[in-house]
Amino acid sequence: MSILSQNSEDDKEPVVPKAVISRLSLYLRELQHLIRDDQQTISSSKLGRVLGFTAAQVRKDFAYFGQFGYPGIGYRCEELIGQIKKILGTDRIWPVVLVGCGNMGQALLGYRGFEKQGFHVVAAVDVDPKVIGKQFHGLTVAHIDTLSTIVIQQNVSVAILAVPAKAAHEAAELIVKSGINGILNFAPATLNVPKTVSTVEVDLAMELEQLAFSVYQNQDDSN
Amino acid sequence: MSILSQNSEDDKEPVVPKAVISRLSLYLRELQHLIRDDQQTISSSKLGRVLGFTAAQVRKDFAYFGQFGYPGIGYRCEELIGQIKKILGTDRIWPVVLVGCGNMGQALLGYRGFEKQGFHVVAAVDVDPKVIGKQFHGLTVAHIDTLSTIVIQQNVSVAILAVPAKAAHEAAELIVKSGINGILNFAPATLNVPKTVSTVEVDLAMELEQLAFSVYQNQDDSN
DNA sequence: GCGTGTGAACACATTCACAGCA
DNA sequence: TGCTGTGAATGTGTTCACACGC
Repeated sequence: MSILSQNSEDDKEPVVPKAVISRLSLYLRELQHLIRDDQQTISSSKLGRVLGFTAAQVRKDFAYFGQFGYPGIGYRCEELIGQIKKILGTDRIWPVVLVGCGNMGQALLGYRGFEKQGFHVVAAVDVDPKVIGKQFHGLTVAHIDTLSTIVIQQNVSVAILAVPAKAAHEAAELIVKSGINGILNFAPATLNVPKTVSTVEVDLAMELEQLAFSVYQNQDDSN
Repeated sequence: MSILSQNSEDDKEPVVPKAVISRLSLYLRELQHLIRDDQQTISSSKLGRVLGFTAAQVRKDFAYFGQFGYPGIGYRCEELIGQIKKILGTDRIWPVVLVGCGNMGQALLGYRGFEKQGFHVVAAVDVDPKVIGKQFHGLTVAHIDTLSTIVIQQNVSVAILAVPAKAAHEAAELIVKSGINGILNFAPATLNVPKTVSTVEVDLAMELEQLAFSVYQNQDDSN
């Protein structure tokens, strides 16, 4: 049964706002930094201050999933990290396949941050004969036709899509057919995939636009 | 005066939800695709269907900024693109500086998508002597100490930060000192910058976590 | 008929304020 | 005293439903 609001007739579980889930990732990241600084516990107010949220919000966010805090003390970092990972489903390794090994794809292969959070890029595929067979950061690029085989053999459920916009729809279709059910989409195009497949969009130009707007507004604000 | 809710005592302008702004970028992208397919006009319902929003939401989003539609016809794509760019502030070229020319930074230098949306990367800086002086995609990497000069000479107001997490705070401080007022942050760390500086976070591992959760939930849903 | 613009109704998310525990 | 967990109140965002224009 889903944790998120589904209005499934008789679902009386507490409904978790979608925004809570993205904050969980943020809390997790911050807690991992705290642990590295040998901080054993943290209060909702301190954690909130660092991230720019209210203490009440921090407490409520965690309360959706159980009682993790200790009155008078706060939250134990190690314990909370474990709980958040369990909630997100990242308390295990997720095998990931990269689709598209151009400029961006190659950089993603070299990005160490994925592994740290429990994602393991097990294969990379492309259509371009110029990159197929080449090796990047220890992975040899395979032809996209081998995707289904890779997915089955390595039990992959998530793909990173890093192809040009023009190729995005076709690539997404192949990904869906291969049996994958999650796509992290770097291509600047809206994918049309079945409901059974989740997607998360990362459009770098869009992010810059949001920043531009924000800067633009800030300037106006200084009346 | 800001378009966004600021509760400035006597501000009686319509208050624009923050979420509207991110949808504007999405609309813009889609409209640009429509133009490429020679589509002159589009209705709120069709535009909504493609992007997964209701028709009412699409109409309301635009209505915050004026009356752009034509009853019985819909919205004229070209015209709407112009309006959205004006709202976002991307109806002009934004000079951008890249801070951090490692794996990720180099890929961002090669990313053509920025230019298409009105962003021009005019300079790249780093601290590592191994990359300083090298040329990537037509730009020679300069020392980060030259940042202030670059910012002033090229009138830069936005930086892309692509350094390792450990270096993020220090780099952010230098960026702020240089007079920049917007940071697109790829480093997996929460920046602590003055209110006058806007930031947008893109944490690739966090995005994958969100996807993992979503996939994980979807599986549960198929009771 | 088709399609926009918009007040009113509704749904969702955040903050307040306080009881209770260490 | 310090801090959590939580119902109630508030605030924000989305959808409905319909008047009006082409």
